[in-house]
Amino acid sequence: MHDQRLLRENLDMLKAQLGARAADVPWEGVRTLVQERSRLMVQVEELRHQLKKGSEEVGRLKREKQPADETMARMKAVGDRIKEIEERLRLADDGVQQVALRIPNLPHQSVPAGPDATANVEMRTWGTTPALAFTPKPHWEIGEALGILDFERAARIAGARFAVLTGLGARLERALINYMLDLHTSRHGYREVLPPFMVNRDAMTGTGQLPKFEEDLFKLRDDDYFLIPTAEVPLTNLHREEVVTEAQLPIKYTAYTPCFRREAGSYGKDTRGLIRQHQFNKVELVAFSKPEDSYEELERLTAAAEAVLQGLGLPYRVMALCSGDMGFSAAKTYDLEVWLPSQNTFREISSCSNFEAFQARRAGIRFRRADGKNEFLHTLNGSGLAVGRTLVAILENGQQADGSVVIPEALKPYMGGVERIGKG
RNA sequence: GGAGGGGUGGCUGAGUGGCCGAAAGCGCUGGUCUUGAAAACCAGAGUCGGGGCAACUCGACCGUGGGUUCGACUCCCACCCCCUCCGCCA
Repeated sequence: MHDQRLLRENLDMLKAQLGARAADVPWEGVRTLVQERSRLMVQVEELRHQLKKGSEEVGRLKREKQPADETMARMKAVGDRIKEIEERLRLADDGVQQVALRIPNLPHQSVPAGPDATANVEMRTWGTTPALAFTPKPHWEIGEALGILDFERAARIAGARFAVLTGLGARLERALINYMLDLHTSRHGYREVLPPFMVNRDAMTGTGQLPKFEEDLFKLRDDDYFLIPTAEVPLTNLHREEVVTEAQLPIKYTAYTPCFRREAGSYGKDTRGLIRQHQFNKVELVAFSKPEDSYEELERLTAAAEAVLQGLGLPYRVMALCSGDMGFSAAKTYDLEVWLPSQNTFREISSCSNFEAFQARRAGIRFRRADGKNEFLHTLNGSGLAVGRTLVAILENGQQADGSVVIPEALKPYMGGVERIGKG
C-alpha cells in the first residue's frame, strides 16, 4: 500500500510510473474519493470541536446549577450532523481503502522496464550444465522408475497436482529441508521459526495476498482462515503492528513450511511432475531492514539463497525481473533459475524481493530511530529454496545412464551416508 | 463446546457519566549534586491524522465494531484475544 499522502498529492506521478502494471486501477474514481474524504474529514473535525466545547459548557452550567437546555438542544443538532457526515466519510474511506489496497508497488529505479519475462535481465550464471552422454529423462520418469515418486496414488488420495514421496525420495526431501535450515541459521545469521500454516485475513492483507488474490488461496470453509501460500506471510506478519528498535535491525528469519496454492489459471502448465503443485515444501528467508540498508540486504539475501544451489552443485542463473514480470508487492526482484536438463532450460527455484515499505505500511511494522522518530521499515523475502523444485533439479542433474541418481556430497550426512539412489 | 474472570500509556496498576490523554509506582530522557556512579531532588516525554514557514493549533485513540447520551475509559449490544475450571483431544 502506498502512503495516503502520495495518493492525495502525487496521484498522476503514481499512475504514470505504474503504467500497465496498474491498468485495472480506476484512477479518476480514486482522485474523487480521496478529495471527498479530505473534505469530509475537515468538516467532521470542525463539528467535533464545536461539540466538545458545547458539552464542556453543559458540564460547567450543570455544576453551577444553571439551565443548560438551550446548549444541549444545539449540541444535539451538531451531534446529528456529525453522524450524517461520518457516515459519508466512512463510505469514502472504505472506497479509498478498497482501491488503495489493490494498487501495486512502484518498481525501484534499478528495475529494467519491460512488459513480460522476455525483458528480464540475466545478472550472472554459476556452474556448468552437465554434458550427458544420453537423452536426459524428466524427473517424474526418473522418480517413478526408482520407486520414490508416486503421482498415481497421490491423485487417488487428493487429486491432480499432488505428489507422494516414499523411501529415499521422502528422505531426500527431508534432507534438503534440514540442509537449507542448517545453512541459513549457522552461516547466514537467520533465526529459525516454525509458524502456523494457516493465518487470518489480516495477515494475508498485510503481505499483499489479499484482497486482490483471494482466488489463488485455499480458504477454510467454516473459519476465516487461509492456508499459507508461502512462509512469507506468517514470518513477515510476526511483527505486525509493532515498533521495533533501530538496534534490533536487521531482523532475519528462516522457516520451513509447506505452501498451499490453488494455481487457478495455470491449467495446462507443468501438468506433469513436481514443478507446479497445490502443496509443496519451501524454506523461506525473511528480513526486516532499515530503509537505507534494504538494497544491500537484498543482495545478501539473494546470496544466501544462491549458497544453497552452490552447496548442492546445481547450475543456475540470476535474473533481474523487469517491471512487467514482478509481483504485486515487490519493488525489486531477483529470480534464481536452476538448470533442468530434461527441459534444456533454466526454471525458477527462488524469488528474492525487496518490498521496501509497501508491506510494512499495510502491516503497520515500524522501527524507532535513535532520535525517537518512528518510521516504516523495509521488508524482504526470498525462497531459500523451493524444496520440491530442488529435488527435481537433483534428480535431473544427478541422473546416470543406468537410471540411478547421484546425491550431492553436501547431503550425504543428511541421507545417512547414501551417495546414490538406485532401483530397489 | 460450557461456566467464571480479565483486556487502560514501555511495564505494574487506579479510574463506575463531565474538571481524564488519563492517578500512582517502576522504567526512560535531560538537569542539579558527585572525582565518577548510586541515592536524592527538579524537569520532560505517547501514537496517528489535519492545518501552519514556524511558535503552535485542531481532531482521533483506554481490545475491536456498533448503540445510548449534550457529553462515554465509565452504561448497553456484538465480536476478538488472554487467564482459571469443566468437557473433548494429539
